[in-house]
Amino acid sequence: MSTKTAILESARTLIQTRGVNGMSYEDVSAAVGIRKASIHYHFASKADLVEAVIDRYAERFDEAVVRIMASEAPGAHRLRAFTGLFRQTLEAGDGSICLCGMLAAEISTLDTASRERVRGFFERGAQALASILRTGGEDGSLRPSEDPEGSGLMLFSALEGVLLAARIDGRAERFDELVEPLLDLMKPLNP
Amino acid sequence: MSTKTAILESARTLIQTRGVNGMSYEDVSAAVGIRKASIHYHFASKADLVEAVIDRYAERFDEAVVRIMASEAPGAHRLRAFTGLFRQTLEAGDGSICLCGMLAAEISTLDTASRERVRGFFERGAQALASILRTGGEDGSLRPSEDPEGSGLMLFSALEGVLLAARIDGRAERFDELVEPLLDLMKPLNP
DNA sequence: GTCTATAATTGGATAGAC
DNA sequence: GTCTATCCAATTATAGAC
Repeated sequence: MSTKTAILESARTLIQTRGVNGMSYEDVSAAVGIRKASIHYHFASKADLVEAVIDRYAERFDEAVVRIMASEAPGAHRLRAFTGLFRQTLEAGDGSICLCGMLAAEISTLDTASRERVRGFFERGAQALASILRTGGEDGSLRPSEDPEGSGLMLFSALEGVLLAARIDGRAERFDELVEPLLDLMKPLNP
Repeated sequence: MSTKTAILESARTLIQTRGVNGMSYEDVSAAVGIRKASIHYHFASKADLVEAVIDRYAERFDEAVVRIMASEAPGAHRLRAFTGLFRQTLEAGDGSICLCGMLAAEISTLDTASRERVRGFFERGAQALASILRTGGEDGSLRPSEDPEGSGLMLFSALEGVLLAARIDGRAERFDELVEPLLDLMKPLNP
């Protein structure tokens, strides 16, 4: 793994656990095993580093979403796969939450470029969920939604919140306990 | 308003908008109109200040919850009143989210005392919602819940997430658009 | 109770050697 | 590409005058 990649990975983990304002070049350099001045060679400013971290994270998340959307599975199955993406964050066991969930909390301290990326992350996630809700309503595996767009963003936000709450206790199983009542609500009315 | 109270209020707003790690004694002193050294007279350390801010916030929130619980209104009405508590946060218009939602994101950077307070805030909120779900199921105004405890914590977490997402766009109306699909799911199946 | 002054540390960032 | 050395600003915190 290149140094640049190692910096991105360490910075990502630090932001997901402590937040942007709880992460410093010192922390990153210690994790990577270089001096903090060396980070500036790869990323001129902290804002540049944060933007690159978001891009890398969002790219991988979006790829995982595309894989879910491309499957022929029923909506209910895709919905569970989608919630699995959030669960994975907790499975790292290092106290991570979703990168963009964390950045959404700190959004007023981000520059415009990063803000726009966080906004886009929520928007794309919500749209994917809206699409899942539509197919699930059609194939009968999910409760038909009057407003899939609205429900999609609601669900995405709810998952961010559930991840936040599940981490307080730290256990990944806690996430399951919280997601189950949410998924129950999405089940078809007359199964 | 005493200086001590002014410090608590300014610190609270700053944490709700920028996070603990995005808030400094300098910021607070500028908002209050005193020198930052003076803050130390009232709160020896930043951790002390944060703890006091949480206590003040939680006390008021819990009082509002008690008022909702004491009403004779049907469950559905109480549930909407409860979501209104979250909406109020956004209505300040200064980019605030729930104090403990913000602190839950930054939880790994808090000391044990503050962490425990945040955990308790979520727990009490979840229990209140569980109680609302139970009454709503009984009075027929809400969909009966198999697991009110689990659904209570799920709902509380979801509301924290919805608040986070609604702030990205900034408008309080955005919160309504996001909460509506959530409340729809809680409606009784055969109204 | 609030001030000035200052300590001690850490933050992000740059210059220049290797 | 990474290092040492350094800068400057900001951070939390303390001492002591008023």
